[in-house]
Amino acid sequence: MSQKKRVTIHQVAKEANVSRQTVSRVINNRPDVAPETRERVQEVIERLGYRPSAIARSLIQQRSYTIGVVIAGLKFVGPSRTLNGITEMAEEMGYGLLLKELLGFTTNDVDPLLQWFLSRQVDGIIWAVPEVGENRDWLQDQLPDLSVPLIFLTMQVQKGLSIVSVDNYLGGRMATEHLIEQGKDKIGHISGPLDWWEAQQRKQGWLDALLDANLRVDEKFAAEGNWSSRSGEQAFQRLLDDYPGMNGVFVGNDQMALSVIQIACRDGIKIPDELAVVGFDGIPDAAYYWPPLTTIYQDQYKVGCTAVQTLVELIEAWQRGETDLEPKMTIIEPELIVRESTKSVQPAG
Amino acid sequence: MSQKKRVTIHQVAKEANVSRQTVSRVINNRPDVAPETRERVQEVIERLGYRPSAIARSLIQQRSYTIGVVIAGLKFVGPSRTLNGITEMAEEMGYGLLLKELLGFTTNDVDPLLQWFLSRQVDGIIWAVPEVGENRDWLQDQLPDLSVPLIFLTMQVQKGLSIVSVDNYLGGRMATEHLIEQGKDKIGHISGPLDWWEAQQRKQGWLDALLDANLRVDEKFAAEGNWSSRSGEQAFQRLLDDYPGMNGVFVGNDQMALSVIQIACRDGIKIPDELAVVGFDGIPDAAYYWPPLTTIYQDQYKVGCTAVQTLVELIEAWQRGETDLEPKMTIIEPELIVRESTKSVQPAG
DNA sequence: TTGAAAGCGCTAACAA
DNA sequence: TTGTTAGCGCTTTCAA
Repeated sequence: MSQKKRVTIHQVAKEANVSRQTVSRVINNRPDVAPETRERVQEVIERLGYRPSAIARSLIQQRSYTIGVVIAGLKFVGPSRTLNGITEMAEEMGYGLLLKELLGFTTNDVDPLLQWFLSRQVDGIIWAVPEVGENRDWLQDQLPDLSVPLIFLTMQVQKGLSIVSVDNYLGGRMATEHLIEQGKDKIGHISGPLDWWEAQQRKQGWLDALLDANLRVDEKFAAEGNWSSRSGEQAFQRLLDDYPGMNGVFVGNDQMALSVIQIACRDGIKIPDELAVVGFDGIPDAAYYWPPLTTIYQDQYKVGCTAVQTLVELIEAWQRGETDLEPKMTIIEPELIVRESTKSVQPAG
Repeated sequence: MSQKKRVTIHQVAKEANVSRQTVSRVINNRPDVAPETRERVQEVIERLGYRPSAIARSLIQQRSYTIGVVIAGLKFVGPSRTLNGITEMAEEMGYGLLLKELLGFTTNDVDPLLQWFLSRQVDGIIWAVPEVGENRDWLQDQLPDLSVPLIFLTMQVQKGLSIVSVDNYLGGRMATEHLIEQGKDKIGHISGPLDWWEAQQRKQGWLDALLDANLRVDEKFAAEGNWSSRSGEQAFQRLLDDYPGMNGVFVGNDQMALSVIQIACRDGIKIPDELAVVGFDGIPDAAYYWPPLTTIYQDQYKVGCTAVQTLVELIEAWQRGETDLEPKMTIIEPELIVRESTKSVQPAG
């Protein structure tokens, strides 16, 4: 590693006996350069190891081909898969990524963050923080004077906003209806924390499915966890006490479902005959739980990809000067994956 | 959202009746400004909503207070926890993050990546890609003319490089010795892909622990997986065939251990009495497998934190003009977490 | 304590 | 096809 001085366009120009402009034309592949000039300049560029400064370009072009990403809960599986989709699609579309992680989920103090991105000339921002509690309240104040397009992940559809979400309500319904189809009629629910929009939606789906099937519903048939396996354990214990005869349970995520299965295993509750279990998320591990877990798969990777694609469209339009952008919404449908936690394996043929 | 023009230092200066210089002094908190001037300028800054352009600053200061992060395998638990550590520590130390994800693990075509970061004036780079196969070969060519400090994660210690790694060899030994202490004497191993440095190290730890204990060792006692639960399943099947009487197994990661447990559960092999199982990684779920999984915990979050701290030290020194930096190495020790997959639960007191 | 001049590395707009 | 001029938004240097 050495402290070499940057090679600038100026040095290339001098060395090749042309103006900086001409060098600029070469590196930007403009047509209006004589072939022999181009070649000479190219040669000097190679020889000197010249690389244009993206910073200087950003300054003059007032854009950086960079997207700001705000994320939260990177230590969980979901957000990191979303980020995975974001990185891959951004790469494909020729954008770089500036990343910031929020420490909590519920902050409304987003102005410094936004300013930080803007001062770095990001062309757009992906708000990859799920809607929790009042953590969208800042929208009213801050959004109006934001000078780049913004896209939100995992939140309630809202007029004027570009959003990519999974249909959690549908997922909740699918899970519950599947249990009903298996002949279960006493179906409990372990939800995520109910200040989370996703948790609310899934629970509502469960509720409506029960109502539609004319099954008995009671607030005591639902317990609240915090997504962690540990909390799932506690919630399940409560449900076992409060809902005697429960023969099916829809659990808000796979991690909590894992501990449900564990306890059932430990206590000798037969899955799926005595108790059928459906999870949510579709993490790869779920196929290797014992018994393998039926779950609602949500494609978080796709959420990330779609966010980038959509945002880039918005950015392009914005850069073209279209100031009144039509917001774009995408709702991704989840998918039911049936495994042995709800359906006994067929006897081998 | 509106296409408002940026407020510049120039406008603030004009409005406050001072030079741009003075405004610059105010926003940088320089002492040499008269209190009343400072106040007047501050007021104008607030009123106009002026935010300095980090881009312009980076251009003139030749640094950006930004760190470039190269990562791979974001969809796996490990890398995303490392990234989590990186984001939090970077935030704390006042640095931003430019993120790139590598598609594969074994590429040596890193020049474009490096140039991309350098053209954006990153102050340093974190290479958060584990050592796999020959994917460090580029070091010889590229490293010499890199103009910023670089730190590597998860690789063999190498002269002249700054590195943060977990002691995988030690982890392998700890796992195996723990099994031996439980009275197991026929201990198999399911490794990760053996072109991974981490997988090699863990396996070597297993081997050496067996040799030290004078236990029989044979290449057939080890099977190779690819970290996925599915591959663990296959590897375990092979081991069951090839190593009759095996009563302990050290599995290269928790995901593969999960399927080992699952198959054992399914086939009626009693854990831990007939077969004791140790995993590696210490993912939170492992506590909720059935039976709960004994595992070697590696603190990937800490790896990320340490990487940032160390890199920032290097950056500071570098910026001070110290061109011959002493490389810094950190080896993090893993930790044995004992659960019921190796040790029968005590009868309740 | 303040300001003027120069310039970071590049490109847009125009002229030649 | 090429070059000149101006300037993106800021800080450094030096002089006042």
